[in-house]
Amino acid sequence: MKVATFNVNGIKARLPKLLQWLEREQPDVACLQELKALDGMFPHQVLRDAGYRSVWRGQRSWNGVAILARGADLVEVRRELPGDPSDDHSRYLEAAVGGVIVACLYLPNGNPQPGPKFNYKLAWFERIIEHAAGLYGCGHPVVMAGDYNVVPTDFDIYDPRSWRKDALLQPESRECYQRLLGPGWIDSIRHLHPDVPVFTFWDYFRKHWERDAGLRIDHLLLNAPLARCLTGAGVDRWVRAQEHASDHAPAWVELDLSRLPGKAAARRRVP
DNA sequence: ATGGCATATCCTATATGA
Repeated sequence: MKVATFNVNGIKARLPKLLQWLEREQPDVACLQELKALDGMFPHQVLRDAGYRSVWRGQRSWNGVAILARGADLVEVRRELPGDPSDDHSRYLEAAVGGVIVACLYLPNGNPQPGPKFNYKLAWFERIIEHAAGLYGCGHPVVMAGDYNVVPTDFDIYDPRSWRKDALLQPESRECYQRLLGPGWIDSIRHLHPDVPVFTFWDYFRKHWERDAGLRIDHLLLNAPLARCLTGAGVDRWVRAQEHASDHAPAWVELDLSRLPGKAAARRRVP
């Protein structure tokens, strides 16, 4: 099973490129962020014609997340992150696909910092830390994928100097990300590629793509059952190289689900 | 401190992103 995450920066503006990527890379599951569209504008029929079922939660102008599944049923588990009923941002979706729990998240950017937006980011982080701790040991294979808006270490950016005051590099943001990983979540791309720079985002400004001046902010985290299945991880950089591209490129993992605990183990857990 | 670019909407202007 190939699971990908892609911040599309506008589903309407990006639809042709999204379809092209789906056709070429054939991910089994795709988590999308920054739809920037109302629910009614989500192109679910076009995606269905391309072979993908969808669950989505849109919002006018900003945010918005979706999970696509190729040729498989998709069961929505939840469409909001617990912990703050007053939070009306569309930033979280959770669904079950082929026995795997897929969480799709769009963590707040947090700029400028300090300020209310950064406080919202940290508060959102506390909520996902709490929820992810429960997901980690829930007994099912879980992948938590999305735009985390955190550069985990200085190795995950081309040059941290001009970004020191940015919310994505703040010690508080990084400390939250480490606490999120705490229960044992595997940061797939860094786990398989510990020694090479990997980027998933390149600013539109100042020829960042042309200079490969990128950041690694889109992550796919795996709990223990899925960590044993991890056989590959990478970034579809060709998507970012195109005209009219999102500022993010899709990141993905390849999972060999035959390595999941067998039915004997499952039977033992069920009375 | 600002701006560079892209996308959105209350679109000849403004908010947001990272």
